[in-house]
Amino acid sequence: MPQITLPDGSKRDYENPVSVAEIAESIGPGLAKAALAGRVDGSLVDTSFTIDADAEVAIITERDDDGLEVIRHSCAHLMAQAVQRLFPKAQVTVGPVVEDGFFYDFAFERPFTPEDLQAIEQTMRSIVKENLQIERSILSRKDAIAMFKKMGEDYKVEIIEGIPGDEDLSFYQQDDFIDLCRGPHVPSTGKFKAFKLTSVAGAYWRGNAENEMLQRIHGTAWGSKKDLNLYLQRLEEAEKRDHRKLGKRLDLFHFQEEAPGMAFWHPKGWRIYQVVQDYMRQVQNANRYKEINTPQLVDYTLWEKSGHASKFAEEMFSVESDNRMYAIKPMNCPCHIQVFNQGLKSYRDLPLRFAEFGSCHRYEPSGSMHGLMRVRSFVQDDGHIFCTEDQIQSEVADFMELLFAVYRDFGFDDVMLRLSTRPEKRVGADELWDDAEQALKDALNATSLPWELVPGEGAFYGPKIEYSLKDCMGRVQQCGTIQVDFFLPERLGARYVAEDDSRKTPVMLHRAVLGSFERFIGVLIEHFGGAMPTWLAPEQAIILNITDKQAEYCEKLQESLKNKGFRVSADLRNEKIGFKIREHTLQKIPYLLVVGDKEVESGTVAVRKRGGEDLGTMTFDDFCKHLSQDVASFGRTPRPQP
RNA sequence: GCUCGCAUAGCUCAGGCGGUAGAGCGCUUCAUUGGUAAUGAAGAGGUCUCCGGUUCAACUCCGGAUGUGAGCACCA
Repeated sequence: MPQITLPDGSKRDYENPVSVAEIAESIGPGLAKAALAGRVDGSLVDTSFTIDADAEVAIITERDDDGLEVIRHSCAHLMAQAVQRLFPKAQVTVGPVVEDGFFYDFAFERPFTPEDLQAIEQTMRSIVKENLQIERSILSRKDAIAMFKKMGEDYKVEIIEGIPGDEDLSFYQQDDFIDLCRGPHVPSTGKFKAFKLTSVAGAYWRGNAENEMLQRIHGTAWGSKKDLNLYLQRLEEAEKRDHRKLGKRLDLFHFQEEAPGMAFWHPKGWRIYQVVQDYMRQVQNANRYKEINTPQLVDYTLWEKSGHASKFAEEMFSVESDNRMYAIKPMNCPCHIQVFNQGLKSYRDLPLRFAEFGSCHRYEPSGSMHGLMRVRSFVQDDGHIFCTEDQIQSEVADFMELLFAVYRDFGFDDVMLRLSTRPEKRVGADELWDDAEQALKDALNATSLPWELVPGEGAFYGPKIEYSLKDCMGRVQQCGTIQVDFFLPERLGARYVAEDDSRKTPVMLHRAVLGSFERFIGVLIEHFGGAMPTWLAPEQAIILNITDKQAEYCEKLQESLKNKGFRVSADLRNEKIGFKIREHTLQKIPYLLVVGDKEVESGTVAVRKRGGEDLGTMTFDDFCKHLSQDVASFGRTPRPQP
């Protein structure tokens, strides 16, 4: 006689054990139809799940986040079924839910083509029409292995053999298609309303590049056609903000074959770069960093000493000259230690904070490059703090404060924190790792912000915290980092004189706020959709004359604004004002200053913002004040219209 | 690096069962001096990424290289 408590607190009594579907039915036929799964005492189950004791039950529909997960997971099965109908020789492997959709990996004798994708989608639709029941069953490991062996599903056999323990396994079957799965799943294939296959690409079996390559088909699935369309619109919006497209359209930078993965910065892009760099320089100075600069080419033996050559030889560019091998520096830290090593350092010198806008080159794998986001030539806002073990925690805390302030100035309020701990391949004793990891954990806990632990993802010389920004599209962009390093200073002979006159090795903290300027500017372009806040905009205002008559006045205004330190240009071409407005609006210049006879006469400008907002006519001085205030607010104001 | 696509004018893209190409925008010139998202006309502009092969003939078909896109792997 189970008593069921529903989410609204109401209770229902049933005579006999009752399934989730029956509960939904007893509440109403609409809900029964919409029911995709249930939540019984907090855990997700199929609608066929039978409840024989008192329980809290919620009916999951497409409107729940969990419902969407179930739809996507089931949709992966639906796709796998369609693939096997069309291509019986295709083997199924794994098909999980991912953000906004799902994928399924297949092993097949030939690659799937875009036409295949269409056919698969078509078949999926007809399976939906067939409205097949999806049924859960339990099999012993032995029987399951035997079944998949008989079906020729070698990967499934491998998966099951890899599952520890001896417990029974659950399976889901729709018609002749059966898959190993924890579930839950929707009750029948008629429940899918909106899905679309989006891409096919290679993916290694079990994510290991040593293994064979499977074919991964990605799809997206939603509770309604409307949601699907919203998602597709979101994709379009992201495409419009793509920094590679905007970089071209706004004339910021370009790439070409002769220098793969290395940006050619155009005047306007370089303007942004310079502003960002000047800003960081000022922040670093204010935070007691000492800026230095170190060589691009450094003898290969230094990289052998530092340990980088043995791990990253393939990813380093090198140059031979005069019978000597040099590496083009892939990072700055060994060079910073060389600067530290000049002259005898005392504990009184610590913490010693070096900063460098260090130009680095790395031979990134060709397939990993992506516009400005992943390049072979980049500049980091790099810094290394030499300190004692006692100073680690306060240095990390100070750094985090600096980092959050910088991110706020750039308009990012949502920062995600991750702690990566010791990897398998590493140097140094475990006790040192214990201390380093603990120091970072303490610093993280001191922030009261949530953070995520990523075991095994640390650098080979120490654990690290990574700081990721959430951009306006909700995408996560890793930028900042701080890494504790007990080993490199030791390897490269860094020493200081301690209070007791002994020689000690300093701890080194590697840290960057923006990461690489290239990447960070890519992130900024996409975050703002090219409409940079005024302090970052390559051109902050442009003066437009109505006719030739005002040209001289416009030039005077331009000169005057330039003298005040603003980035201003004038468009005095013989074009109609509407044409000029359109052109510079599309170039996303924050302020358009229109000057006709009226303005010349009264010493004013008519101000229009790039979003179309008309600020009206104001005196030149008032406009200067307005512009100054806008610049001084950095990116902390509401985000400008793209 | 791996799998599968893609590469045509400065840009965005059409195109052709193999007979050396076209649009819009931009650019140049001329006319127009016009008040808040495109004034009109004329003109110039291409080794169809590169290297091989097949063919009487290749931008088109085949092979390779390079770059690039999606995904995977990698990311000090």
